[in-house]
Amino acid sequence: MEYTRGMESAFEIIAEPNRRAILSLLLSSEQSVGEIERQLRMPQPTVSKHLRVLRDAGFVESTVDAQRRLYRLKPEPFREVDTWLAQFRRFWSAHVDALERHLDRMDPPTPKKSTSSKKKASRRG
Amino acid sequence: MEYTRGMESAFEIIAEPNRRAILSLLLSSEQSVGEIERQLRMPQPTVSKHLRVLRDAGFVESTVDAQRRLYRLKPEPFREVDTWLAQFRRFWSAHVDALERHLDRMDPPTPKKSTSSKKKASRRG
DNA sequence: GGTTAATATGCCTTGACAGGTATATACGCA
DNA sequence: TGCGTATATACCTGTCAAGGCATATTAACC
Repeated sequence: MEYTRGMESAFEIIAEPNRRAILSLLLSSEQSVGEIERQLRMPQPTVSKHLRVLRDAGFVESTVDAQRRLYRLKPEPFREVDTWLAQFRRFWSAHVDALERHLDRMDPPTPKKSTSSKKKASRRG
Repeated sequence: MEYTRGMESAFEIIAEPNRRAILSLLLSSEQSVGEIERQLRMPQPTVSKHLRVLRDAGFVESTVDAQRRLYRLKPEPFREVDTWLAQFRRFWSAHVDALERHLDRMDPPTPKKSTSSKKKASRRG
């Protein structure tokens, strides 16, 4: 066994693109190492190593199925990230509003003379 | 001038703890380099370098105030992170529910032989 | 123009991490 | 027991980023 790595923050874990890919893949359902390997076209040791990191960080857990190991997501670390992100949400939604007001002012109201009624709804869907 | 770094993903940017600290600090209001330096007790070049990375990644912008530069947050990259995280939100809130049901089942109904009535309400309430 | 304050940048060193390849371990089965 | 499959781990190596320190830049003010 190795010496235990120092509890890396969830942020460092998801900084790695391949790990994000693995996590997204596990979103559909639990997967074996081999399935991940094939779908993401990564060498098997690479997959195993990333899974190890993900497991140590609590992003995934595994169960044994014969020679296979099935990996599935665990929610906690995602919440940690989300919690941090939450502080900024207030800030950036304020900016969305400002942007929308700005766009509304810019908005070409279908080339007619009518400055037309306040378009309010249905920006971006 | 240096050669431009290759557009690192927002995830790599926020992987660095000092950068997260700077971002959180800027949440209250815009700050000069010196103010950040003092509040976070970092050497000035360290602060400047992190701010450079943050600016290149679009997390902050700056304006000039005499010899000072005032840095403030920009929302876009946060949304990028949030968008990625969103896929998992459905998943982890499902788990909150599952956990709660689980705990309800586990709940020691005050040690009696009775398998006793299903306690339902007031978990974490 | 010289001096001081505020900030940016360059250079260097160091450590961490990801990938590659080989190998070990564990399981199932004949 | 021996073999094939599935997965984990060890070792090596290249790369890259962060920090320390010195220095360049820019502005204000005398």
